[in-house]
Amino acid sequence: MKFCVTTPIYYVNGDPHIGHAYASIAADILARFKRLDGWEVHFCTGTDEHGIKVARSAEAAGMDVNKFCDVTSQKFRDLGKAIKLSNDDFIRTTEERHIASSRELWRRLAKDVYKDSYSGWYSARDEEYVPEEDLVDGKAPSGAPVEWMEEESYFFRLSAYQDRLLEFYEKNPDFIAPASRRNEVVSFVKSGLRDLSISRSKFDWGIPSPDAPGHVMYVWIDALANYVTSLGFPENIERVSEMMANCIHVVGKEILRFHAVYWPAFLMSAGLTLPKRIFAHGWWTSEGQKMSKSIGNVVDPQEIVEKYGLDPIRYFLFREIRFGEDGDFSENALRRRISYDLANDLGNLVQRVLTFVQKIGGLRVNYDFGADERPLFDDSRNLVEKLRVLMDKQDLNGALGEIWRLISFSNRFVDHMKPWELAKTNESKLDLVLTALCESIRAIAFGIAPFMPDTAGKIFDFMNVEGKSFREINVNFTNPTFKPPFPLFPKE
RNA sequence: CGCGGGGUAGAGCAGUCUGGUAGCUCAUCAGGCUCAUAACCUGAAGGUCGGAGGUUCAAAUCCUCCCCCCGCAACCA
Repeated sequence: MKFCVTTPIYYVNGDPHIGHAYASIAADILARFKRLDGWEVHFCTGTDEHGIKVARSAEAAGMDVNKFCDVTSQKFRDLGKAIKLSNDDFIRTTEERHIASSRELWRRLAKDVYKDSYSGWYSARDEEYVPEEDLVDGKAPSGAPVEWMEEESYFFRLSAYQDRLLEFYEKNPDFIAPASRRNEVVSFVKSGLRDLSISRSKFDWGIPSPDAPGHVMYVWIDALANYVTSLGFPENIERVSEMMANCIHVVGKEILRFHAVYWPAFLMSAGLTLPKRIFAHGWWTSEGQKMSKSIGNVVDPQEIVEKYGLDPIRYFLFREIRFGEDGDFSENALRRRISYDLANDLGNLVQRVLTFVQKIGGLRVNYDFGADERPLFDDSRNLVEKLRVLMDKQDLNGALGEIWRLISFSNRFVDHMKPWELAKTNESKLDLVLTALCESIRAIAFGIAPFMPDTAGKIFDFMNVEGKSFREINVNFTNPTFKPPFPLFPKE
């Protein structure tokens, strides 16, 4: 039972923002869920460091390019710490292992690679080709003059993979998610694929293409290869195959095409196993507007985590919208979620039940459930199975909805059973009710653990539960000693 | 006529295939209850279902036309 999940490797050209944190946390949640469910997991993230833009940024900053990459890559590593990523690997495309892996991948593409020339409108000032339709009055969008250029380039025979790709999408309808994105990709491929220029000779900040002096690899070959590098390519092919077969690439919608079209074609050509799914997530606006530096509404993940705490942010990002769609990040909405969902529903449930257990001197376990307690107990024990189905579809929003159904049911159960009255009138009934509630709280803690590891940890600690595996849910409590709880999401 | 998705209560969405009193979650208001960071129960307010026409006893749902929004449209990480 092997499972692999990846984030995009982040381009070191800019600083981390909430979008990076979002993709990373999504992958982290999937990874943590699978680990709790007993799978061997490989969760990888990292930074993409080659390409003309990085070289130029380094120059603009007056820094050596290697040094520049060290500094910016570290920012993403720091972000990972701040949002408690449980990644097993952090890859940098400038690492030796990756350079070797990319070059080997290139060699394996050989039968589909040929040398030709690439031509187009080139802006010397911007150092890039400008697509014909982007020209403004015969100039680059930046206003720079363009000239018709031709340069030698290696090409990948992408056109040869059109039918194979379409057949693959047909046979694997869930390869691209969400479904709306799949349609975009399929219609893109159907419209006809052109061969892909995969080398550059105008700059040298890249991985040298094997057997092609003066050429470095097109950054996307280099970047995509990170996924197999991290799994041990080319030395450990067996592991690469096993992991890729059950691998989810979490990507932003803006880079879906590279992952859903080019990457499978490269893998087919190289004779490697294709990933199980490409999941394209949506984008966040901020307070109803597109995030932009000039408006000043770019959400800095570390700042917002410091202000509201990590778990509330991790919760909000996946509760507020369906994973795969766009959403709006607003502090009002965030505060509402914290107050209503976290403090009032979850926090209060744990508090009212565990405080009560303390008050009567500890839980006296009784599992002889009757018709009153049975439904709650069954829902608690069945929660993980329901979550499994949803998590396999990366329906993170649905999973949280399912957990909150159990929270809400538990709160209703307390209100109906009135344990404070049972304490005076019917102690054995009270024991049944509290046992059922402790069962549900434990199940809820496991359910939220992938999303809010710290909060789950606190509940596990209150209840002296290890919290390492979903299997613990199926073990009956045996007159446990609990610790006095404290509010999980205190209000001012 | 490039391809695709969508316009339903303050917000987010379901319902459209297989016509029949317009629904869910959250938010709002009133009353009840109170073990708790409170929750729960009961009731209420709020929509000409993008627009116009048509079919039908009956249309959010079928047909026609129109308006608006949003993706994708290749070497951009």
